[in-house]
Amino acid sequence: MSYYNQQPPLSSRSVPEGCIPSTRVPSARVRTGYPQQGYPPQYAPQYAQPPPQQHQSSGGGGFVEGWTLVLVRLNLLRPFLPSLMGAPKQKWTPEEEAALRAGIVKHGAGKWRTILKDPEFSSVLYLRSNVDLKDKWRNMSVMANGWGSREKARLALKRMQPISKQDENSIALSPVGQSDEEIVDVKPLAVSTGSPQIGVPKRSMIRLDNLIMEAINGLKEPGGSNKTTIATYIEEEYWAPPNFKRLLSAKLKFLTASGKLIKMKRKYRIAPPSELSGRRRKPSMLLMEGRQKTSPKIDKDDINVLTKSQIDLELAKMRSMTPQEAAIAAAQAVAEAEAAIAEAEEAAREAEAAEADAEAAQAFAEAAMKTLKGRNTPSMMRRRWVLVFVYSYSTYSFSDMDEWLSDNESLISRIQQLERERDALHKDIEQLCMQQAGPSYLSVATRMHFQRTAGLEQEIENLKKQLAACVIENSNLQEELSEAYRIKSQLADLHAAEVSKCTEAEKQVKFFQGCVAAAFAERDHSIMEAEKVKEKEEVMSQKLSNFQRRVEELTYDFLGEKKLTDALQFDLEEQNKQNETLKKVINKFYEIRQYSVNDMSESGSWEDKCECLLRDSNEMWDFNDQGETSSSKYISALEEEVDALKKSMDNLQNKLCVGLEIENHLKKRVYDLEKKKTLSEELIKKGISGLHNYHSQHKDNIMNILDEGYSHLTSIVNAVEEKIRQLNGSREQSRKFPRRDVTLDEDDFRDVHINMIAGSDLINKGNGSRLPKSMAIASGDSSEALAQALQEKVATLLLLSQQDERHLLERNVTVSLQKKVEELQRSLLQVTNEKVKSLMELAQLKRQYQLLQEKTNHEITQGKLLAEIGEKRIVQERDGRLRNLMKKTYLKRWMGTVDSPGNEAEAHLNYEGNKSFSYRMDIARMKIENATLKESLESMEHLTSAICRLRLSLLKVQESITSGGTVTGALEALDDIVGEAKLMRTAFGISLPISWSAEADARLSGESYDQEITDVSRESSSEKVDFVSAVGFEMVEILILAAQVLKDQINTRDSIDGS
DNA sequence: TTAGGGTTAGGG
DNA sequence: CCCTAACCCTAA
Repeated sequence: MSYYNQQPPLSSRSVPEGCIPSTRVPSARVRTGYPQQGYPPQYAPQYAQPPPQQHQSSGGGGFVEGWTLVLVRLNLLRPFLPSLMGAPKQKWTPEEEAALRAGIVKHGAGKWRTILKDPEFSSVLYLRSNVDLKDKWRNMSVMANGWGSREKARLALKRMQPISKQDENSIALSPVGQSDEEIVDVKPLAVSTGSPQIGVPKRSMIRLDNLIMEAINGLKEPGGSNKTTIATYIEEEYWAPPNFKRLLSAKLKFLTASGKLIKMKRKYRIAPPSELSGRRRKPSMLLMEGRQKTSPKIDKDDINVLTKSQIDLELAKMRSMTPQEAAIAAAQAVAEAEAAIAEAEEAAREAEAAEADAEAAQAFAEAAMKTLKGRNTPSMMRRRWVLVFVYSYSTYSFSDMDEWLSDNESLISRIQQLERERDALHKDIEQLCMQQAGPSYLSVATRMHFQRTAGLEQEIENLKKQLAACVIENSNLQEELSEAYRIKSQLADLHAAEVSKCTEAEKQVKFFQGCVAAAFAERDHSIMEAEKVKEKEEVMSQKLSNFQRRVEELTYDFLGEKKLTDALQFDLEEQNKQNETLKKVINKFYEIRQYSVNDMSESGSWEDKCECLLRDSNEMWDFNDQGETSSSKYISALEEEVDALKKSMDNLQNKLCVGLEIENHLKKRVYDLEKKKTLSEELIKKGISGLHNYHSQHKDNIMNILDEGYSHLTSIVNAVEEKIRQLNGSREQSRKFPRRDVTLDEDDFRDVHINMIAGSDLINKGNGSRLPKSMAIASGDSSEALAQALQEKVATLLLLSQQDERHLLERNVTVSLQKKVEELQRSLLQVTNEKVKSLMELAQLKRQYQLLQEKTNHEITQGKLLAEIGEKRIVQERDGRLRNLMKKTYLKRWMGTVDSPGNEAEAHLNYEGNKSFSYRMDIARMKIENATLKESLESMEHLTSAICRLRLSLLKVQESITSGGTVTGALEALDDIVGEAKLMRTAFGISLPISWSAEADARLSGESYDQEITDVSRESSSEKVDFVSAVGFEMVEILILAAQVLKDQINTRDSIDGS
């Protein structure tokens, strides 16, 4: 507030009230074409120095250009600017710059990508790349540090120029311009040291400097600290304004330029103080020493250097100086003044910067005002944000304004000082000129002096103008400040309200937090309870399941009990029924008893009746005879049946024995057949080997014969050739034909030979047909020896062929024999299989018979026990049924031949057992056996009849002999006997040697084997013939012999009688 | 992706 | 012609 109060006197020439700061913005925009960008108008006059090159262009086309750029910015003109090389320059709008600043404040310089991606700024900076941001910031920082590139360029240029100039002009006059070489060198140092500390309490600057130093010292980074790090450090330590970065960068630039800091690769570090002070003091010290002895006060930094006494002192010195020295000193003083003016410029620039900040603050204040005006709108959040932002910014602007005010004050004081100095200088120079200089020099000096004073006056005027503008601005700013204060108070109210609301909200939040905590606790509690309930539920469910199981078991038991009770009830009913029947029976018995006893007295009670019946003796209950006889009859019938069954069993056993015998016989036959097979195989092998030998022998013979024939033929040919040679002279022409014939014969022979080797039946025929021809042809001319040899050869060939044929036949025989052996083996296998089957059947029959026996026994016992009359009838009925069944079956015929009991047993078995197919087959086989037995019996009968006839004939012979009948009759009888005996013998030979079973087997196996069997039997007759049959056979033969002997005797007797 | 240097359109 | 500011290129 103090600054606010101080300002009004200075702003006496202020602009009218209506000209609010915002109105100046368009003016700037008009001037530069880029709103809020250009330098303030006060800046331009300051640069009245040689190459001002300031933006003084008329603002005529600025609007058009701005509009086109806006259109370009809006991407509307892009389609119409395709032919531009590279990207057309898109000027940065103030909005973009503001966004960039805000982004840098938010994220820091260098985080261009993050700034660009930040949704807060991307809406504004969507046309820019991160590189664009970087470049823009670079430009902005270059601009903001006060020492623009232009300044640098100018300095560089000036540095280059003066050196050459100095070389040219040794005289250090150069009075025209203020661009003295030495001045240039000295000025920054003097200014930097002197001006800020001459009576100008630049608190903020000092503070910022101190802060920067403190930051660099605190960071202690080797090689210096980065700007961003310094900024972050200061921001962390202290409160930083939004455009703090900008200020900091400007300050850093300034410090580096002044030499307090050294910039190394974008890093700042504190310059060594010795060098700084040395560099700073050296020129002045040297100067002073060069001129005078001592002037220690000049070295003072903190106090005003140029006080009145000092000036006087200097003037005194000057008086003692030579004109050249005086001139130099004057020039130096002028330079100092220049430096002071430059410092004033610097201060003015600072003030401008402050003004720019103030403008920005004003803009924000406007925005805040707008928002405050529209605060009735219910957007609390926006209001709050604006509030916070404006609050911070306004505070900063106030502090900045403070700085600005101090600058302004110093500026005024400096101007006054400069004016005084100028006056003093003026007087001094005049005096000097008057005293010491000649007229020529005086004129020059005065001219120079006047020029200098004029320049100084001009500068002072400029400064005054600037001051006036500053004052005007100051007034404006004060107004703004008052506005801002008002806003601030309003904002403070709002803030207080917000704070209160916040506190309320916090309270509410705390309350809610408490509520939430309670709710959480309740929830946990409920969860615990729920878990407990769940556990209980589980337990209950388990119990429930147990109960259910129990209930099921109980129901099951109940059902069982119910069934039992039902059964018991049923039994009870039955018992009751039985009881009733028993009662009835007892009643009946009692009645019968009473009847039999003839005791008509009736004892009434039931127990009495029972007692009576029990007391009765056994004799009382003997049944009459009729009943006894019937039962005995039944028993006897059963016994008879048992006997019959026994008989059938015996029969079956006999059959079994027979079957066993048959089996043995078959085994023997199998053995014999195997033996015969081995024998025949051996025989066949022997025959084959013999045939092989024979064949080889014959082959050798044939080969020998062929060799002989060949040699013979060669000899004959030789002889023929010799004969031909002998007859060569006489019969040449006629000799050709036989020769041809001979060759032909040879060919034929070769053919024949080849054919013989081929070995076939056709050879014989071919030979037979061809040989005579060749013989006939050959015999025409050649010798007879040839023919003979040929004939011999043919004969041998024939023999050979015959032998071959025989060999082949033998082979065929062996093959047939092998086949027969195989067939025999097959038959044997079949026979053994059938035997096994028959044995199995026998076993089955045995078992069934046993079963039958048991059943019969059971029946008998049953019959005995029950002793019922109806039983017999039932058995009879069963027998009848059995017979019917047997009649139905095809076994009837077979049954007829077999004995009746066995048949019955068989039928019974058949009835009892299942009517299986195998059983039927067995029965069929039995039938066949029976048929064979029948046949054997018939043959036996035939034999017996033959024996009877033989006996009759024998008796006849005996009668004829004893009776002394005719010899012829006896002979006839003997002939009969012999015939009969022969018949017998044949019969024996046919029938007896082969047993009936073997015959049956042979017939079963098939007719094809009959021949072999007969052969086998014929071969092995001595071994195979039955004992009885062999005896019979021998007896018959003896009989025949006897009969023949008798015949011979009779014949001899007749012949003797006859002779 | 950024920092730094260089280039160039555009304006004075 | 010079300067500024935007743009471009390249190394790290």
